[in-house]
Amino acid sequence: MSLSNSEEQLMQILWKQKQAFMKDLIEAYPDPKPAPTTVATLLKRMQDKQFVDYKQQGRSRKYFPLVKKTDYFAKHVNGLIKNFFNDSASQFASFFTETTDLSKEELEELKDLIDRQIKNK
Amino acid sequence: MSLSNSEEQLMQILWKQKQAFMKDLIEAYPDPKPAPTTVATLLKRMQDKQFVDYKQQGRSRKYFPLVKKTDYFAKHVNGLIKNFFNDSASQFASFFTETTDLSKEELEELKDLIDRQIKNK
DNA sequence: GAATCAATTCTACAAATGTAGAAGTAAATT
DNA sequence: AATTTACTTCTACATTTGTAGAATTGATTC
Repeated sequence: MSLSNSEEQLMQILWKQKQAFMKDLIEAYPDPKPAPTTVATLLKRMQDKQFVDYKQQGRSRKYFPLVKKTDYFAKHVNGLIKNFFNDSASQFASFFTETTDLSKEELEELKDLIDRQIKNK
Repeated sequence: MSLSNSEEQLMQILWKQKQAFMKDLIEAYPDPKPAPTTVATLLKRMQDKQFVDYKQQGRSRKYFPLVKKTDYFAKHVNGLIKNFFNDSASQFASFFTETTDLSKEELEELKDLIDRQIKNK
């Protein structure tokens, strides 16, 4: 089960805050902010999908993510790779470097990073 | 307007075939294949969204993509980058190389590719 | 030319998603 | 204690998505 768009948006906020009460979440929305009930519905659905949980903190709930942003993200990227590049990550990688336009510096940085990875193998 | 999941699946088939009649599309589906009417509905919705068009070819229609797979894909990736990495492609890149596991060969290949890109700047 | 085939259009309907009102509860404030 | 605040639950409803039957049409085969 994966997150819908508006759930994902909320998840972004939660990831950023690490943990938050309703109020904090709503505040973090850009205007026009959704109704509290809307956020509540989303949170409940996200609980059902096992993406968030909460701890009762006094009278209200402190919500927190159950999945790490990077894990969630990795799954996404892998999905994309599977879909668009017949499961070839390297094909994806080359596509990526060609398409997104990185500056020379960024490319150098990336190269170093890859170098380090190579040495790690 | 973007494609829904099942629309995207169909789009994948169409991209692969470059152009196709209903029959070809349905054949390309893994079992259980959808009803022709299902595919027809999807195709019409995709037309509305301007992702496909067709040429009347004799009695039936030859469908073809209006958007290139790479363009579509680039938009996706950029969306992801925006969402997950505050718009920093390089941050994404380093995340990517760390997370997806490329073989040593693939990494070497990628490095060369980046090298060529650097020389191009 | 009757029956079949391939494709299309129209219509429909269940499930998922986006959004929020109404009503309830518990704590904080006046 | 009455009111307000913060939050939650229940319910609801419009829109989008996934899926496909019924009916129609034009071409094809028997």
